[in-house]
Amino acid sequence: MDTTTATRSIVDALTKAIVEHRLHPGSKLAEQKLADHFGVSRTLVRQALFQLAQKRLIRMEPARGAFVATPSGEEAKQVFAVRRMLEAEMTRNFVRNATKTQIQALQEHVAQEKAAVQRGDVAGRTDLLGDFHVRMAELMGNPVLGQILGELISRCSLITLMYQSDNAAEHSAEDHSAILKAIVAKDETLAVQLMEDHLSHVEASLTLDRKLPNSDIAMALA
Amino acid sequence: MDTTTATRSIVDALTKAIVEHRLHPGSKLAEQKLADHFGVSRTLVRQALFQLAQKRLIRMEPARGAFVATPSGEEAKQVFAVRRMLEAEMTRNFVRNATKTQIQALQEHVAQEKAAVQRGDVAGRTDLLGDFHVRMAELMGNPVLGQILGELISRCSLITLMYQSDNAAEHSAEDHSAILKAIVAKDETLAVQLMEDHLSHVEASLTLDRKLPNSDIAMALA
DNA sequence: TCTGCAAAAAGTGTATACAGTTTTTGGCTT
DNA sequence: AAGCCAAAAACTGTATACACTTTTTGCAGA
Repeated sequence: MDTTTATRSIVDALTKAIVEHRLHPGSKLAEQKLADHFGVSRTLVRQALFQLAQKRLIRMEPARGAFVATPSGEEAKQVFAVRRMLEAEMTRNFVRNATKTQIQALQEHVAQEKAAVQRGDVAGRTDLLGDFHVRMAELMGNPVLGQILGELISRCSLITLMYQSDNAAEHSAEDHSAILKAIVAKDETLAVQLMEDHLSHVEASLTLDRKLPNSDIAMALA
Repeated sequence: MDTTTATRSIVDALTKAIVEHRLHPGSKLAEQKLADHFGVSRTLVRQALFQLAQKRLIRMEPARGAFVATPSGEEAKQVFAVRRMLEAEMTRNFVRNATKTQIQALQEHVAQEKAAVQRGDVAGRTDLLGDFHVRMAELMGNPVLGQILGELISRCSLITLMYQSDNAAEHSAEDHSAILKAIVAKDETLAVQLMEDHLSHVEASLTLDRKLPNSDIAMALA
């Protein structure tokens, strides 16, 4: 196993744990514990932590260690703003250029989403709902966009956990379905509008102006 | 000096060297040499290299080391596509919300650009031309956008070096000036259009379809 | 019982050591 | 002289060691 793969698998495992909410915002990520868990030295764990810090999923405090990130409401709004910029245009281009096969791929994806929602599979649902957007980016043949969007969506996963007020996110699958319908109908303006509304809707379902518990307190609860 | 700062300064120094074209695409970045140069151990250099790899300014090949990135024409087009998505919307928001002070800040920036162009300061000019876009993002109070855009612009710097066919980039300062004029006039549509044209113009001035020298050869030349 | 402080434990930050791989070197053959 | 192979050198990948910082523990005094 080459070095990139070893570090990569740690990054992936931690990303998954954070995005799936098995590691809560503010949790301490002690290097030696992670090293023991993954059966490697701290060296590789540190490499992984630095990468996660760059992706803003964790933050590192000098001499104090790594903690699962606790994005502020301010930051959350900015992330959503950037997503709207990117995804509105992405949707427009998708309507213009998507092939039948690509649309079909998205349709199957939405079907999976609905199935996950129906059987109450929260983890799977969250995963799929985010993937819808990444998938679209990838289908457009723009991996650069796909990667940026993927990172923004990971951050949204954390944000959603922290600021979620109701389970309005359950409607996302329906939103996706509506967007797709507009895409099939080649209604560019509507599809873009629905995508923007969808993102605004998700953002609005969060209480981003709630004052966060003091970081010291958050740490104490970890 | 805390650890983040040490690694950070190495990242910054290397980024600057790459963006300013003092390190050419394909160049080998040997860890020990860098370590000696910066007066630290390979540990810190490696951390820095991993961060640069994540920013796509270098690529790391297993067991072979780090090399200054050689982005493909495909990738270059994708980077420009994402920039257009982000910067069009950014410009629109800027026209709507910018304060007088912010506009003035941009005007001063453009003045600096013109000065750099006039005195033939190529390095400074390149720097400033990229900074114009980052500055705008920052002025909008969206650091998330600013960071993403900053990274895309760094990549563009590499791309420009690799695919530059003529020195059309010299007109960028004029483009910026025109955009700013539209902003001052609060002409939203025109400003957005000019920004899109500007980016398309820069992209068009590159010969992205040129077949790159084989990577093995590129390596041999390094 | 609660507070404060010092010693101990745990943890991070950097350097170094070492195993395994790749690249270079230098001579040998054709 | 050109090509090829083996030994040497250089380099990467991972683990470990150690200094220094932060956190915890445990005890003494009020």
